[in-house]
Amino acid sequence: MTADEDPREPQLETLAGRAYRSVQEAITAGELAPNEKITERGLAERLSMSPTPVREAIRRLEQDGLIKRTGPRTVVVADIGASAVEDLAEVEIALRGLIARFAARHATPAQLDGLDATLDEADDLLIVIKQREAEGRPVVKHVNTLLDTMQRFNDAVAACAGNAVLVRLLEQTRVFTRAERRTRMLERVLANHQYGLDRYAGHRDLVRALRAGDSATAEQIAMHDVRGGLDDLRRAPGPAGVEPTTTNR
Amino acid sequence: MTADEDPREPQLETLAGRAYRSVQEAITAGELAPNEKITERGLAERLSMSPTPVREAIRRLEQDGLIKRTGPRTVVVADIGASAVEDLAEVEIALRGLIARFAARHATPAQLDGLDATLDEADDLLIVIKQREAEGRPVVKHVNTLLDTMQRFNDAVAACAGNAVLVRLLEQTRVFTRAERRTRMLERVLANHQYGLDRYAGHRDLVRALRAGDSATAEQIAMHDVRGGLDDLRRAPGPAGVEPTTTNR
DNA sequence: CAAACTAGGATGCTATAGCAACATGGTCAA
DNA sequence: TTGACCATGTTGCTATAGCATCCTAGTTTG
Repeated sequence: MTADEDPREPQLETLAGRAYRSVQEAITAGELAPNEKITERGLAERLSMSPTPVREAIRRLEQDGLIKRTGPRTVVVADIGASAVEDLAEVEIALRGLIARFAARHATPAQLDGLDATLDEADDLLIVIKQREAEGRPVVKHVNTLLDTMQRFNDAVAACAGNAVLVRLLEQTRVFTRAERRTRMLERVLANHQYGLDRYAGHRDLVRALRAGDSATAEQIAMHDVRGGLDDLRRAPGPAGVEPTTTNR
Repeated sequence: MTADEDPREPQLETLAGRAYRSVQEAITAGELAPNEKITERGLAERLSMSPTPVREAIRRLEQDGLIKRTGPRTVVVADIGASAVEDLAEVEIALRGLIARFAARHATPAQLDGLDATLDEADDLLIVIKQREAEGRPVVKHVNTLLDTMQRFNDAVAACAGNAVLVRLLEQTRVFTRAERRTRMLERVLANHQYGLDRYAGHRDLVRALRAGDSATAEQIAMHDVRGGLDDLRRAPGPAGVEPTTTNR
């Protein structure tokens, strides 16, 4: 539901943007069940705003694929089947490979230095986490920060690609898996944060390949990297036991 | 005002959809120059409708990347540089390869039969074109129909992938190059329609791979196919440096 | 008892009005 | 002459109202 009070910023963001983010979060968080009917006025009431910005948010989400139209007058939450999520993982792998390939060609030295700096931050965080864990203190918050740093790294790599469309495509793909992945990755890393170290090593190699302009190697590393992470997630005991994908044919 | 001057279709399509398509076409056709300022009310006047549906169209185009915001109150046509188009071609190649890979796994026999049927149509069209050309009669219209058929084939392959997100990604990629490609491909095929025959052969191989469920081969064929087409377009003798379409700014 | 029809409520779509913030051109001061 | 400041028109954003259409439930008929 995302606390709807934001007194710090009176109007820095449009209501439509807030509605878009709220509904998107509600869907990915499962608060709005798949196939649940959605109405402009209902959401407007729920978000305490007029139907106009809600309508805009609905159309954007529809373009994202999170909302589907079953009839001329009926809009429901899209049902992203488990098989689709499985497929999306493969799409994301390929997109990240593409991004790495482009980044190897277009990255500037400053950007590459930034990547290394981000990895240094991650390195420090890992040390802190290990220390705290050795002392038996909670590490959840730091692991979350680490995940944020990893995300920043990935975003920075995407920025290196210098192709806005490519970034947008990746973003649209991630919309479907973001929430679920986040929680499951958190569990995974908490259970065995050696995982984080492995990822980290791959990232260092990636930056090295980018710096050398070796697009083929960069692509391979990125794809292997993401694939490994997604495989881990797939094998992880999901909170909601999803049945194996049953595709047609 | 706006007396219903369109009695043929009272409300078969929403005004917002029409605005979206119109503005998109205007941008890709070059009628709206890059960095040209856009206003809701201006477009509304031009399209003879209220600003509300225009606003929706603008937001969708913004999400597509065809329209960019330079300030909180300023919206301009995005400037898609030539290098970006070059990059987009590579993105499209990869996406089509992905689609073929997915299609090899998910295509149903009925869908595959449909693909063959579409290729049969293309085959007939090619025969007609050769006949007409041998007789010295114009073939532009038939070549256009052939291109439509090819597009239908590609759309059908995308449908076989059974992944709506993937289709959407490809669609969004093609938005930037659709108009230009269409005209240049038409010139190319007209200059040497043996090109069409080559493509045709590749498509048959692709369907064969799909039917065999050979995802790796399907991906290779699709990528090679698209890459070849795009390379041809790149080498096309179009007026170097200037857009082939008349810049009626 | 079931299927089809119909009336009323509900819903999305469009138009219009108003508001707050921004862009622009002109004016004034240094 | 040039720079900043300011007033006014412009523009995007939101709210509200109305309409055509669709969905749903109740009724009727075979």
